[in-house]
Amino acid sequence: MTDPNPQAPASDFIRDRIRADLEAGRVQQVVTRFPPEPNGYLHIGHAKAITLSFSVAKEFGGRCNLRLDDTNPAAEDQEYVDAIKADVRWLGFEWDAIYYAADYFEQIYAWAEVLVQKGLAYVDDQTAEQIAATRGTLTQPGTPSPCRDRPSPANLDLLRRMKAGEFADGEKVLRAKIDMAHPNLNMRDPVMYRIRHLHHQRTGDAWCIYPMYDWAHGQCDSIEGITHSLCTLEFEHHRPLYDWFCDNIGIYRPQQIEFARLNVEYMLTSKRKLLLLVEGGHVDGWDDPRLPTLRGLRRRGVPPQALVAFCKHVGVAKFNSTHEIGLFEYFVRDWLNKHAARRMAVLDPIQLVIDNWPRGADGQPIVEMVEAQNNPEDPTAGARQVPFSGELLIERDDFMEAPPKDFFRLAPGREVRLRYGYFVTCTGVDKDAAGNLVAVRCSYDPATKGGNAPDGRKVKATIHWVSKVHAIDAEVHLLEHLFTAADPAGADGGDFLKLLNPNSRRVVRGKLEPSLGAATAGDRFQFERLGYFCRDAADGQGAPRFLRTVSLKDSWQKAQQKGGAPKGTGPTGKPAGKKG
RNA sequence: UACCCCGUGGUGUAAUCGGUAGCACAGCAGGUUUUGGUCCUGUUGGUUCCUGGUUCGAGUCCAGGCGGGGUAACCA
Repeated sequence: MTDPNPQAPASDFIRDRIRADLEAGRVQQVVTRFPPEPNGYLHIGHAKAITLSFSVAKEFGGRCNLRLDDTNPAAEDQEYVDAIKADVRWLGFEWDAIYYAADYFEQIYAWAEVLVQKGLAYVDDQTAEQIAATRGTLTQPGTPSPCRDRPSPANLDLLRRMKAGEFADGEKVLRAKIDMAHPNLNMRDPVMYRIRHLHHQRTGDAWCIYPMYDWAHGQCDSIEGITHSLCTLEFEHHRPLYDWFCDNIGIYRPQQIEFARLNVEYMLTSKRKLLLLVEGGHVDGWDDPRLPTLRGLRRRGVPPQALVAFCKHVGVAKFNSTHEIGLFEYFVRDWLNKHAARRMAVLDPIQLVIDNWPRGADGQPIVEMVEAQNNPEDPTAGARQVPFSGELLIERDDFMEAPPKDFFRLAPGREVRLRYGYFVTCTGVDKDAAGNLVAVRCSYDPATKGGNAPDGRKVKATIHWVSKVHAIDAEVHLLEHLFTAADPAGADGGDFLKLLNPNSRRVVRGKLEPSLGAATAGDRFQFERLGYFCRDAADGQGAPRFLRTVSLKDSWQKAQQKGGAPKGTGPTGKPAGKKG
């Protein structure tokens, strides 16, 4: 929906192939699946895989399953199963069926006996170390196990005893008998079953032998009638094995098609590295808003629609590419611009006093309500009332005592518009003994209520504000990239922990317009002229917390930086441009 | 130094049966604007990795190079 070219039918090598299969009658109905292992949380890379498999099925009138690939109880947990389901749904996808690899354990085992009986699998007594040592290397063939020619009946007996729990962990494995000299190492008698006396979150203690990925995945796909088994490039070398198992068991063989995984600048999408960040305490947890986990992105306020639009836009190919972070941000802003309600917030306040503003009998400035549109992009979003008075807070950045010629915000003698309020002209400044700016003094034009001058005169700038006495406090997190390098995994010898951005989260005390006090967790807003912010579920010290999802484009700051202005960012500033 | 995959403007990604390169983002320049946002318009970038070959014609086919990525868990 936010894809700039939604009409254009998606075209890529996978869809081309599916189309061809359909036209040739090789496939009646497309069936795909998303098969995560429940041993961690989903991240933006998974979002691409999910979007692909679910979209492809939908486009061709097919089905898509969610399958939990739970063949290794040592690493998996029910908590992850629940999280995965929630995250897929958050993205907006619904599976036609949900399956678990563990539910196929009985069938998979039966097929193992078939292979043993056909003389295509054998029980190996060697240790893991011995098996690794005899596998050979990338350039040298492996050497056969002494058990390789064990007769089929003996193998069958041993396999049954393995299953019955007669052996200890690691004592024996079942191996496929293929080719120890095969150039593809995966074909050098791969392990099919290993012994693990472990409790499985789904099958309990029913099993003590668990199938390896290769000895399960293809059969799971086959059982479910998957037509196109889409996976990432690193599984390319596994395809011959995938095919070999299906063919030698004699079952339907789905076609595995590999595509390049998603890479985005400044983001890490490796379970292992993400785990290091979380367990090392470098981030607050799996839902830290600076993480590219789906939970982190959600907490940060990234709309799932934007994420999906991004995933669709990047397309699918076999080329290992890295997308600019700017493209991701474009889709986030694009959706938020149309859907997020506008509010005013001042993150680095300086006082603005209107000297000619009327005062009441008590001597205090009177309060007037002004009407503000909730979203100029969406007339149906309505309007709200915002309290305006003679003592306001404005952004420190919006005033300069000695402005350069291209600065057209507030400055001595200058007139600007206070958004939805009045035109004000700066008449002077107040400073403390040390010479620090304390307040900007202005006079206002009563005829410009709402922000329009009856005489038609123009101002060059509109600035946002909040009423000093009405503003509510907030803890605002200005989030930037977690890393200082676009490719944290590849730069600096791969030690990405050295590349953590010390400014990835700057916490400031902001002043918000009163209506924001009613915001609840997950609510997204555009703080006018600043960026998009999301109300966090957790709160700061007694004040609501808002996280910056992404800043607004800022051509003023960009021009400043280009003009050789001091680098870095001010308290309300946006992230500095890309390094090198 | 084995095997597999890949190589189109800054970044990605398109281009029906081979007919002379499109789109998005980014960049630049204008316009509009009660957000220096949005929106609109225009525009700069590509010897389609190289070299040969087939062909009237190749980004698309062939051969050979070069470059990049992947692969040696009883992980997935």
